[in-house]
Amino acid sequence: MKIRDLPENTLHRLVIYLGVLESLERKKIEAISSEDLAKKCGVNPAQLRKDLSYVGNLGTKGVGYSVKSLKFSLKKFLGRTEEWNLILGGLSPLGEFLLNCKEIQKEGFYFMAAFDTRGENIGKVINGVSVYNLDQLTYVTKAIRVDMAIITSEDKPEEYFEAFVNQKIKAILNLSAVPMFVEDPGVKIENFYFPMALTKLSFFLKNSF
Amino acid sequence: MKIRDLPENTLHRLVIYLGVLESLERKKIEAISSEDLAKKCGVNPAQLRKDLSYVGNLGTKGVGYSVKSLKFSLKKFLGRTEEWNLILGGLSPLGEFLLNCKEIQKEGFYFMAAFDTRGENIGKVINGVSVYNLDQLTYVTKAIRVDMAIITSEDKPEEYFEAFVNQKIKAILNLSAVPMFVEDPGVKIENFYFPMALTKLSFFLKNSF
DNA sequence: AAGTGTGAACTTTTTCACAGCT
DNA sequence: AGCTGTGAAAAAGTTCACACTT
Repeated sequence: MKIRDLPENTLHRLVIYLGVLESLERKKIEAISSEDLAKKCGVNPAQLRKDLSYVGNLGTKGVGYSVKSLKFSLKKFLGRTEEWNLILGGLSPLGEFLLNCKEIQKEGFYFMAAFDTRGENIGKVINGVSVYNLDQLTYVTKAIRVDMAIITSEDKPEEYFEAFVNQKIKAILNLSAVPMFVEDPGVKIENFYFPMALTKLSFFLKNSF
Repeated sequence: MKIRDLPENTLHRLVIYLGVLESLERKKIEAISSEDLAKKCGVNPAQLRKDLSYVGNLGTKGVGYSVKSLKFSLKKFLGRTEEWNLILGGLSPLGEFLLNCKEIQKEGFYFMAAFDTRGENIGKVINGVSVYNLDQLTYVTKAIRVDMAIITSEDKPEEYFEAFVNQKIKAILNLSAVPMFVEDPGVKIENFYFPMALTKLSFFLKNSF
């Protein structure tokens, strides 16, 4: 099984399984069947087993899955036993929130630098992270390894996006109002914007009963 | 064409098209072809045209689409010409950020109340929104119309989830670490958690070249 | 001539159902 | 006996290609 052709939806579900397993672990649940786990994850049990089969033979026939070891296998598979260096683009309120966010750090994602283009923000230090001018990006990426970037700019998100892509950053979480994409399959973009998530809900409500 | 069987992926893409169209409008671009818009949205042009065909006949053959009128048609279709009442569950830093978030309000989503279970938070007013004890939920939902709930609790998100579902809230955006689902197709849940979005990126990086 | 809207072909994903292990 | 892992079948989603409109 080639890892590269993991379907996007399967990746999405694997991440969900991991989140649910971590919650089960906190509740001291030690073992679970595909049927029970699938129910908690809102999927069909066969779907869950097929998804897990991309990762390996993780269960015991006739028995089920160990919560702890399944969680670990998923974490490893998803690259979450490693630590990752982040940079932030745009010192908006959301950007400040993320720099102060304990959960992100606790999960092994570390902000190494933040960037802005407004003079009054340059030089600030937020939760130990320095804010640089965006035109210093090249300088900073030479000095430290940067794995991922998060765009939180409200006024000119495209400017940060372009700078990050040019700087050969291969993974970008874009939290601005403007969804962005690249042709290059060697670069991965995730787009998320709160009003867009709410829009899916508004469509649902508008068409309920 | 029955609106109810709009595929989930199509809904997701329609929301993206809307975001990109709004950005084009700000740039004063008045017209666009499916080919150009599709490129900006990271999809195949036929895909884009088929997605839009769920909404209606929105283009002009031989010409293309008017940005302004396509944007309006999408907004209407997605329920975004209406206003929606929100409540918040869990006064975490993320919850406070959202209560203060101008973009959400500007897009027609209004927080009517926030809930928490910790005494020291009850009675606070954040950006004009009062914080109530979760056990007052029934009382509040009797007094005002509640369309959607956003869960931002860090310690016991399930408690808020259960309360909201019991209170017959039909649309929930769950921003906690624990993904949640319901069997009932009359209830729509969106799950999003920052470390999970970053996990998709870490998987990608781990498996690059 | 140019570009939409869409049936038909194709591809991918999901679900079924059962062989096979514990 | 019970539950996983997985080919095969079914369903869903995507892309092609062209008729049709401006």
